[in-house]
Amino acid sequence: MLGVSPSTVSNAYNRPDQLSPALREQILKTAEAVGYAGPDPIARNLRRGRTGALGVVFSEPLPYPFDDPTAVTMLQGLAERAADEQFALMFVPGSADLPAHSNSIRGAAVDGFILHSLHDDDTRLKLAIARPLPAVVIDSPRLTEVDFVGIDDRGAAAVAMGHLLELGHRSPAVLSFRLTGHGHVGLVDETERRGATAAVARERLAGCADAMAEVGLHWDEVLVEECASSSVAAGRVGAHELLERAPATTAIFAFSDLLALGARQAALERGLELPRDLSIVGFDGCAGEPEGLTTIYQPEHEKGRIAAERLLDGLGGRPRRPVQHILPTHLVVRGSTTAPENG
Amino acid sequence: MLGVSPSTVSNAYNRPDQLSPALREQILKTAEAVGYAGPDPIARNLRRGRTGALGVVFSEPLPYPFDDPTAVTMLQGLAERAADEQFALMFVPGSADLPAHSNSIRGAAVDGFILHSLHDDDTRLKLAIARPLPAVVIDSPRLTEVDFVGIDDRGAAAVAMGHLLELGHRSPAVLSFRLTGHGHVGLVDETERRGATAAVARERLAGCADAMAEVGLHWDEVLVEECASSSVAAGRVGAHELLERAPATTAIFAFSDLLALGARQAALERGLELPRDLSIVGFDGCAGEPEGLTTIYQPEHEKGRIAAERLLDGLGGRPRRPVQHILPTHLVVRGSTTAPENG
DNA sequence: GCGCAGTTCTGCAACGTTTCAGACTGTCCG
DNA sequence: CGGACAGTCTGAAACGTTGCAGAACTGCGC
Repeated sequence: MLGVSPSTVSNAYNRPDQLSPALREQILKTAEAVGYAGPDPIARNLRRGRTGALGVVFSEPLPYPFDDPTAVTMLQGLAERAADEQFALMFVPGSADLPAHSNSIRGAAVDGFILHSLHDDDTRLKLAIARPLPAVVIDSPRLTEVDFVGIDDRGAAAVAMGHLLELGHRSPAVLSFRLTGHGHVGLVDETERRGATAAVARERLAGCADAMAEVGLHWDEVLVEECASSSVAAGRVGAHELLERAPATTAIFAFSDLLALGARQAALERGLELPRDLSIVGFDGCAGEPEGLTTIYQPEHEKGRIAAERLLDGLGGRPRRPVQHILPTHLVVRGSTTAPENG
Repeated sequence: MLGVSPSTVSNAYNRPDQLSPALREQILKTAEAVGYAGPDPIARNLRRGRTGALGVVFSEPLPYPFDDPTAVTMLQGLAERAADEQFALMFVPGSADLPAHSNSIRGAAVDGFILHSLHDDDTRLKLAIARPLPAVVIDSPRLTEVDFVGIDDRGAAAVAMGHLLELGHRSPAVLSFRLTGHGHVGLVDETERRGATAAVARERLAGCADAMAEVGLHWDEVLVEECASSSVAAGRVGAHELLERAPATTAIFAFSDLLALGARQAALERGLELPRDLSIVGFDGCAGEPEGLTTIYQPEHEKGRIAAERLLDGLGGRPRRPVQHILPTHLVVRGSTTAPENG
């Protein structure tokens, strides 16, 4: 407009080969003089039909996932892959009980969604899937309409529980994170176990039941403690309640390493000697190494990477049949489990 | 278009009071039938001139900041305030040595930028400031053109160093995180100290020098170890090198609690008794509480909250004079510091 | 019956880009 | 000397909204 042209300016920024270096130079110089900072990204997005951002939806509101090494590791895989393609990560605000007419998901200017470990009844699931965008679910829930990346939680839990049973423990207890979005905290009965909206926890409990049935023991006699979150602090509180209620407990299967570490802390506070008096199995394999914690390893970094891969791949446009990526897990036996004393 | 109208549909979604409930209901129903998921956010953004996202730029590439409790705490304050206003957080990809013509910052569809702890020569600084958008710098660098939220690093460091000197330590050593983006790791001389592009580290070193000068000691005799990052692991390595080089060291001022914890670990590994043989002061006050670590507390959560506040406030449009928010810090004396034995 | 107010709906314009097809210039080759 | 071709640049159209001014309709009171 100042010098000469309208859409040539666009080329000056985006296609240097489409115009003479001299003119390009002049345009950029003039632009700076006038205070024009380059093409407006919003308009560019509209024109191109792309935003260059991947929406990330977590079960918990924003900063909390960062306290969980599991989520951080997953995020690492996700971020690396996204950064490779120059994609930004957009953390969408809002929680599970979002009103259905909310704009938070519907109005998010992203090219696709990563839905991480949501509860079955999370409103945001439906909202995200309704968008004409690709989406990838990580961990839960497993839906037929969308790509899925996760593990065989039921099988993995059965392995963990089986490990304890094999050692000779007759009634291991379970330390779980939240089963539902609004549930209480404390010991949970069979109804609550089956009614869990957190598919990961539900599946793992089923796996525990499988393992118990395998050796002919009663699942409904196993104590399951629902902790407030997947954290050392919550695990400590939960384990205390558990051990208060059933002091004879010889083994605990914690659904995360953080919970396991909390359980270990509680056990020590109660004067127990580990692992002699109490065997502990964790889950995740993030915090495990230096702690000598027996745990189930799951490839969180891979989850993030594959989810990003899958989402980026889906950006092409043509819809493809949803794929379920089930990643392998394995039991890592370290020092925190042993046979019961009287076993 | 199907039933009746063009822009009435817009009202159906955004202004329910502008049309009869009956028609609205019908529009929404038809929309669902046709697979229309509501107004396209990208076009809406263009029209409104708003994206509803705040861009966050970290010094390190994406997942690493999440390993730092300091950054996570800051993020918590930021996220809470942003969520209050329904703003998303967009983590912009790219690192300090981004080419100047990169689209990563220039093309980010956001309403403003949070620039966290960048080095003086970080390309993204200029790119972000060139955008006609509000921006808030946290921690560093302190620029006159932009809002700033941070602390008096120089003064706080002088207090920490002064604390050690007051206890009688004659030549405390310093454990710092990176001074430059590409620098080496190890002991640094005076030239490197002054040439630090990480303003936070530079200021703190100046504060240390102030404290030394105050009691008439020579700053250039103080050993400064540059660690690879602000982490326990890097602190441990750095402290080992420091103590190997100068076994007589009686006190260490670490620029973060993580580094301090690493130093403590290294000291224990070398058979030192704490705090008798080695006093340690940390910085941040995040990891401090349960560890009995003497530290400088700084309000990270507040930083995030105020930065968000300031940024949201700047969205109004009319440019305002940049403000510098300097938050208070204070020394928290716990068990990790004491007078030197022969002092 | 007429103006007035209120409700409900519509059309126009504009947000700022990028893509695409072409216009124009000049060069090279037959 | 004409035509093909490469190199530069331009104009029109479209991306899908929303704000605004106003049109159409409905009552209501006088």
